[in-house]
Amino acid sequence: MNPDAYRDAVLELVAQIPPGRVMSYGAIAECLAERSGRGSPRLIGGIMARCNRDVPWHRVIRANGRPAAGLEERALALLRAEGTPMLRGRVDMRRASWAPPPPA
DNA sequence: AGGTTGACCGTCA
DNA sequence: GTGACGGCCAACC
Repeated sequence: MNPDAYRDAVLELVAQIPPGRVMSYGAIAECLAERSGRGSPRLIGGIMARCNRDVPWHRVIRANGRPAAGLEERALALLRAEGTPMLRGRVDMRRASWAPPPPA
């Protein structure tokens, strides 16, 4: 899988995250690692940082339940607006964490 | 070509 | 709860 396709796969996956749910960078990395052999949270972060497209970027947050560094304000507003489960000012990962449906 | 940086993560103290 | 370290992989000097 070439890097281009990988980037697309990441964006595609992000686009599938339903409102009110989130995915951590690491979760995305692991999920794609299974199919592409590649994956690291940093890589996802890098891709997201450069590819500002029509994707719900705010649904991709850190593993500790806080939104991406520097985007906390904007992301938090969007997350709150779509009813993402929060807990003590952070996203409640236990409830909000989402994973793609298994391939049929 | 080599070093640094980044929308990061898990582990250990 | 916090802080330090190593690992990660592409982009960017």
